[in-house]
Amino acid sequence: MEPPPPAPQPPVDLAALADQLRPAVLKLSRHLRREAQKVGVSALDAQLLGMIKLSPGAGVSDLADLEQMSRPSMSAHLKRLEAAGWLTRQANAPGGDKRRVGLVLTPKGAQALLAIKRSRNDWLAARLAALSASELCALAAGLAPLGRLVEVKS
Amino acid sequence: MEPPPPAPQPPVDLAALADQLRPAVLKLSRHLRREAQKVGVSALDAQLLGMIKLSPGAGVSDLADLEQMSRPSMSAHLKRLEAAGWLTRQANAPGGDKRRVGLVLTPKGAQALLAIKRSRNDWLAARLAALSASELCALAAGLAPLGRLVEVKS
DNA sequence: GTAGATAGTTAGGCTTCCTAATATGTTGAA
DNA sequence: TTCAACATATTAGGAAGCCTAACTATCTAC
Repeated sequence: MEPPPPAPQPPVDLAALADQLRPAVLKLSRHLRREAQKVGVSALDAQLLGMIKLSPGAGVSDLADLEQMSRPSMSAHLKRLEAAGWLTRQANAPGGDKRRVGLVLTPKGAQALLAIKRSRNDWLAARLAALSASELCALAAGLAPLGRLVEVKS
Repeated sequence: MEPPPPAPQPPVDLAALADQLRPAVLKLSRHLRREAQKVGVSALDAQLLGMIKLSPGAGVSDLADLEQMSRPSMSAHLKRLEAAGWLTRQANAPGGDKRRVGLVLTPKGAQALLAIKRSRNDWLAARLAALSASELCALAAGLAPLGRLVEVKS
């Protein structure tokens, strides 16, 4: 008879959580951008290369959706990566859609990706190394829900 | 005699953790920026107002350090907030340093801050509301170490 | 075929952030 | 006291990243 209680637990103050999460994320992303600039390759670039490596032939829209970014923005990033010689636009697959571009890594791009990953002694990893094991566990555990926050809605 | 082992636990793959954290943070900050633009007040603005409210008389450098941002960047933000009529530069305190500016909220600024906080039914809180209680707990627990990542070194 | 959806690009603009240089004020040591 | 070194803040100029609107080319369905 009684309606289900809104939440079994005291419902965790969402606003407070948001107010803690927001500044941390903003500061962290500032740092990431700054560090990336020193290195010359942005975190996004590395990620895009990785994504293309994993699913070669992906299109601009696919990547834009995955990264939750506008198509023009993604297009510009890819243009830059192509100009760097790190990826190419594949001729359309047989029976293919002539509108689509099939993005694939060049050997140079694959090499660049490896180099980036190898030099992942970067700022973030260094900062992580300063945390205790239990802190790292907590962080790792919190990562899944964090990921869900930015999940693509199906 | 034996040297202390590098880590009692298998040392949590820092690189893997970083590779998970980075994209989540980047995506989230993109979302935050996009949403903030719709509303017209950036998350940083709100935060600055809050910081000034808590410690009136703070200087540009203080805030820049807290937010871990260059002084010119902070200066520009504050200029914008001042132009909006949300804060003023106090005349120097008695016996004060004439270089420093003492930042204080105007009544209008305090009001704006309240309005912003009240309308914290924003995107992030909404997204958080979609998580389960246990996910929220995990997220909340992970927040402390996340904060430590961007902590100011003393 | 032709209307509408889809893939991608171009054009133009905004925000946020940075470094380098400058103006002004403070302090300490010769 | 006077001047060099330092600190605070701003101005100037520029780069990165993102967006919307508008356009081209292609595809699908009627």
